[in-house]
Amino acid sequence: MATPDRPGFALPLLLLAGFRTLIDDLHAELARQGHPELRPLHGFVLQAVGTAGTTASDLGHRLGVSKQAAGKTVDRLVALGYLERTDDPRDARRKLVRTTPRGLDGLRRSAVIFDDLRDRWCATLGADRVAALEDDLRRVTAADVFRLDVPGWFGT
Amino acid sequence: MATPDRPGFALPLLLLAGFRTLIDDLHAELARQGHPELRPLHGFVLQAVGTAGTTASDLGHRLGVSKQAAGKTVDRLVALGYLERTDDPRDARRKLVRTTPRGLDGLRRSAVIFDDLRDRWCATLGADRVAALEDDLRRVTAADVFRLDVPGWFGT
DNA sequence: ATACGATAGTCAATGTGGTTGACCAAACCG
DNA sequence: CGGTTTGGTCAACCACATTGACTATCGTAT
Repeated sequence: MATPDRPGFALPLLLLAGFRTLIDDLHAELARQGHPELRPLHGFVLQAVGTAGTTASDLGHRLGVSKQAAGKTVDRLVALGYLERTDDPRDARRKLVRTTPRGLDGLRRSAVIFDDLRDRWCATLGADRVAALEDDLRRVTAADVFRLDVPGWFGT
Repeated sequence: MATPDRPGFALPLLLLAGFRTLIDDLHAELARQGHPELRPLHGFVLQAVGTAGTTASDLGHRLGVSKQAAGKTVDRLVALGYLERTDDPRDARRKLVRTTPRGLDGLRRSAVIFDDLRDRWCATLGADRVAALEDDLRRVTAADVFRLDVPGWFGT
């Protein structure tokens, strides 16, 4: 039986209420620092490629999407100058995907910006809210998210 | 100055590593119970509409997207029988969006499925991991997510 | 009363990110 | 050698989002 394109592994996320605005701020600052083309997903992709390089299929596995989707995203990042493709001398089927110097620059700037914004974000979060995280995790329902009048649904 | 379509409010999410697989399981079960068309986003939308009803513009504000995007999503859910549109007798510009009985059925089934899966998911999470959430929140970096070799980026 | 500005909804064009299915070439293995 | 995986790509399609332009309606201040 042929191996399916998609693994039983989902992209690891750690998003809290309000986290998305933090990420929006990060990309606004990133655009100011010379990376206006870098979109949210691209961070995951550059990170998943890493400095060691990888292939489109493996990238798909790491990100939990099909190899075709990974290939198209690599196409875009190659066009933007963040990734590059080279042939694998040991396997003519494979094409190695590597981060370019521009890609590394984007990663490093993101790191600095993220650290700064995260600190400010945590400061505004409130210690009691953070302490309540464990309970939230076990009891999250729609009422915790939207506080509306239909009980129990968590949207997804 | 005209009010822009998009507010400074982002869709509230509470997603942890692995949470997406939980949501996938929820929709698989939902499909088995007669709602195969219901997609992840639709849960948020039905929840945001609630039993009181709303309008496309307000829905966009609640979900943090443009009124056009909200309108198109409502179109799809109307076509699927989960929402319905009626005229507002007090304002000829507005069209009230309300949840249909089928929509409510989907919400209620989702609630039951979610509660069951959440319990099972929490059981497999490990108490120590849950207890470490507060620290994770303050120290999350790329290394916590991908554990690769480029420091500090959190993908988004 | 009217004229203006804000609001509600829609249409069109476009971009991004994802899917399936089909296909080919290279590699692996009995 | 021959059959089966595997890696990559192409094509068609779908879901969800954007911006810009446009119409109709409402509210309000002159």
